[in-house]
Amino acid sequence: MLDPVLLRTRLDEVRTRLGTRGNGFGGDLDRLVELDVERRAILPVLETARHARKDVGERIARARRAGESADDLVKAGQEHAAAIKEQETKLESVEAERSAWALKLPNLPHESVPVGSSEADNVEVRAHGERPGFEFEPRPHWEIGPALGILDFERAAKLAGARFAVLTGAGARLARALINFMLDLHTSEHGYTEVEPPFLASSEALTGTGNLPKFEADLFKIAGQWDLYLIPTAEVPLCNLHRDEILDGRTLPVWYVAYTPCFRSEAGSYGKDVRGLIRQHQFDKVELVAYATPETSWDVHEALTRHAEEVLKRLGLPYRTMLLCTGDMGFAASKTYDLEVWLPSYGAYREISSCSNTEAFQARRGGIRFRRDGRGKPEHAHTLNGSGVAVGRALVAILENYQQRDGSVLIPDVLRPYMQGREIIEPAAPQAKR
RNA sequence: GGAGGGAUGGCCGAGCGGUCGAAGGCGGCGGUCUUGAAAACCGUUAGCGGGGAAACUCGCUCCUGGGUUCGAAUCCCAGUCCCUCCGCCA
Repeated sequence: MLDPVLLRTRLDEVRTRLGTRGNGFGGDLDRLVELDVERRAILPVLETARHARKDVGERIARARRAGESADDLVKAGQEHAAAIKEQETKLESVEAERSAWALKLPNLPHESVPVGSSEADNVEVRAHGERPGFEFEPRPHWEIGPALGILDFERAAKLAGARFAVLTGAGARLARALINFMLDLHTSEHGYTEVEPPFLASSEALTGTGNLPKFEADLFKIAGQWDLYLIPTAEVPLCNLHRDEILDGRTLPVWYVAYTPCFRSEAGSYGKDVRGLIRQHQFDKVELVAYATPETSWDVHEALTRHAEEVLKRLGLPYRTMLLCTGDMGFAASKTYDLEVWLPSYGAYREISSCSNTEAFQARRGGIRFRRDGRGKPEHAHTLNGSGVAVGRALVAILENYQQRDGSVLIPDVLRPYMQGREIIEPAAPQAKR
């Protein structure tokens, strides 16, 4: 949600800055402002009427105590009550429409974000690592994995359909190794507090992060009389941890890390990344979330991005850090860095992490505030999130970047302690074939 | 799944439908006393939104949302969450 004061006082600037966003905001800004004006016109009238009612009520009480008749006063009270009802009804409908619009407005891009219309306008900030030079034709992970007997799409289809995968043996172990490696790195070296949240979230929680009301189609909703959805990312539970709370500013920033599975309907992505693990309905992710004061949030953003990068560095995966342009940013983000890992099968870098500062956008929706020095007026906190990193895509990157001519895959050094010292994944002895 | 009990300020806890935004206690803050501290005593202490330079003032807020009423912390309905017992269960 945008700052309503900004909308009131600097409408043209807001309009211009929102206009640089990709899919636009699809809302009528003028209507929103109009509704805000209407709302603020109704309020004084309503409050005056309420005051009058209260006053009459007190006089009735006094009259009754004195044993006098209060019939006239009761009559006046009835009139006030009717007037209040009328104003309340008006306010309710105006407010309903106003907040519906307000919740669909995306965040304002930060000044440092390059204006652009698509990912082609994103800016490379830095790159790290050497792309592997193969002396053979590298294969894509959807061939490497099944050949090693650690990745199975066909059996997954029996269980749940397309866009699901089964990991077995060293594959499952590798995923678990990645999760543990990332959690260990972030908790013991980067100072994050580990969280294991629910994997389902309420509509209220999803509204706080900005997934609802606009992007319901991207979510899996639980059937029946449940107001619950499968989480599309641990950002949702982590950013709602302190919803409707007032934090002590002296404790900020606070850092959380969680491993969770993530669930996405991938509506509208038919024909995109249909092969392999890149785009699945369910995938594992280690997520980083921070709560910060407005003065520190940009430093925190840089730090959080570096924390995600550190994962790729230690895994020895070549990556680059991209500053997303206005047209390619997500709904809630004010500024986003994407980390892109090199995938030989695509001959390209693919997103493996996305690190955003939403400033007060989510905090305003979710009522996340803090008090400086634990005292004074509450202010909205800033929230930040980033993948640290996507497990499925990391696994893909390892299979493809560490593949050998004979089809085996080397295990990155940092993961070996998590793989019982194992250094390489080779085809398993033939097991029960289909 | 069944049967009960509960939700009030930072915390605990009282509250006949009528100056109740709410007794009392704890905690916090200020003070008296003291060389200093403790104890004791006195005073003070909810949040949010609007108006005002300020003193101050108006509205909302006793889990949430409806309802009854001139008037609701208090009565009615629905829901949420917590607790106890029974059943089931990793």
